Amino acid sequence: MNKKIIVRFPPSPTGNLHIGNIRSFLFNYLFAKKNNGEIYLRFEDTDKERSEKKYEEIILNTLKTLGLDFDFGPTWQSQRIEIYQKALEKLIENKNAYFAEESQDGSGEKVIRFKNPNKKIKFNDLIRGEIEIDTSDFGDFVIARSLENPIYHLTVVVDDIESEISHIIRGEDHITSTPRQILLIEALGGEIPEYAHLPLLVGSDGKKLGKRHGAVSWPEFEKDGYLPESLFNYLALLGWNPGGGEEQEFFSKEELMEKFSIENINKSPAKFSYEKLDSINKYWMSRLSDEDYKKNVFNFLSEKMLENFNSPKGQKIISLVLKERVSKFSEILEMEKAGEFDYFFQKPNLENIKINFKDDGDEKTKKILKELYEKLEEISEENFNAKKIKEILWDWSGELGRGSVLHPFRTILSGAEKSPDPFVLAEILEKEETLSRLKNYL
RNA sequence: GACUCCAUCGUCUAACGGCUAGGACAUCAGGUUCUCAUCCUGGAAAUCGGGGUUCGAUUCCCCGUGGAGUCACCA
Repeated sequence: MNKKIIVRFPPSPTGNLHIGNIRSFLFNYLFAKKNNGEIYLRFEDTDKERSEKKYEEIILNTLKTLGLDFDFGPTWQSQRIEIYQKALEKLIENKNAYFAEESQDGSGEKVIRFKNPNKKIKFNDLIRGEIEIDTSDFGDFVIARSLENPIYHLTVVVDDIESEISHIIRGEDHITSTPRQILLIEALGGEIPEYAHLPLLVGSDGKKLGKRHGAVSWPEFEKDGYLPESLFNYLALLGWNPGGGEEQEFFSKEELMEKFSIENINKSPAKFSYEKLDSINKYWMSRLSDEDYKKNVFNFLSEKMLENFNSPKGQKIISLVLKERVSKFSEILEMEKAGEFDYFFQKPNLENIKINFKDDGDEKTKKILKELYEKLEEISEENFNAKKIKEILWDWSGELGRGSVLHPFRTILSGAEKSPDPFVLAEILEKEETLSRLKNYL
């Protein structure tokens, strides 16, 4: 087994890649990287009706932004018609295929059918073990509409043989078509590769993932603010685990490349769930550098808010508020829309808002605020941070009843029922603005 | 319907045939806390059913049940 490992990823450009496809690519990719192999991209565009150039762009783009590179390709099956034609001629000459009844398309041409030897095909699946299927169930299946118009089973097999694919790693939905392809490989005198059929990715209804299951293609995940590393981490865990009782949950792409093995892929379909993805995404977001985090935040803010955020204050909001709250970047736009950033940039409107804590009277509150103001005033501008402010106010507010101090403090700064604690708010607003907001209520 | 694949907490999963079936997400309770979020502690929660094999089955075999996939001149 010192044959070079070569795997392939063969999308048909009839739509964008969905996460099932991406996971297939990922597994092929990881397997290739782990074993010093190569991965090959080819477009299966023999269906002229449905294939479109623009989808090729989109697919290529998706792979690029995800950082999933390939070693050779892409190639296009539509450009290799003569090669398939030769294969067809060879099959016909060897009586492995024949012209059959007229085509349905009204062209008057005859379709080409494979002469099925009607035998049982047994193959070893790296994930499932031995699988045996009686190919006589398929009959003499069609392999081309005409000599110039080959279809799937033929083109796949010809290409896989020619590019010396060693391992075919694909979805479980291809199990039943494997024996047909083996029949063709045998007829063409090719070498039979290893097969590994991945468990399917299913939606919450347990059915094969499709458009009806919500966000399924990368641009949608990107729009929701998920990171590529989160998607990889999550997708890899859907059907694979490091084995050996290891309980690691977070894997970088590099770690996956190192630890991946086909033996640890399991057989049953996995349901896609956003909850776990979110938690993984939050983790990878937290590992982002300030600069990268900021870049992402800026992609999601409205233009107006963007101006506000492009400041030291914005940076503070990111590190003090966003990082502990947000598990995908799109939530930032939601926060903006809900007005959760407004009070950082303009004084809140406190009409009709109760500043006093619970049953506290105006007198008491006013007195507290006055004292609070004085204490804050004594802190130097350089030291005006959450930690220091908390330190100075903590014991004092404890004596008075913390709510009596912190509630009015926080409410005056934010005008909001829910917000980060007043210490953080004060740090973000800085000394001058904090005092200025308090001043109105003394 | 035929053929094929699959079956552990709600979800993703771990467990050379051998401790009270482990972890993560979600959930619930408590703690920290003026609120929200974070954080900490704890709880509930699973081997589809029936037969074998075995001293011993989550694990191996058979049957059943359930779910899924494929049955195109799509890929």
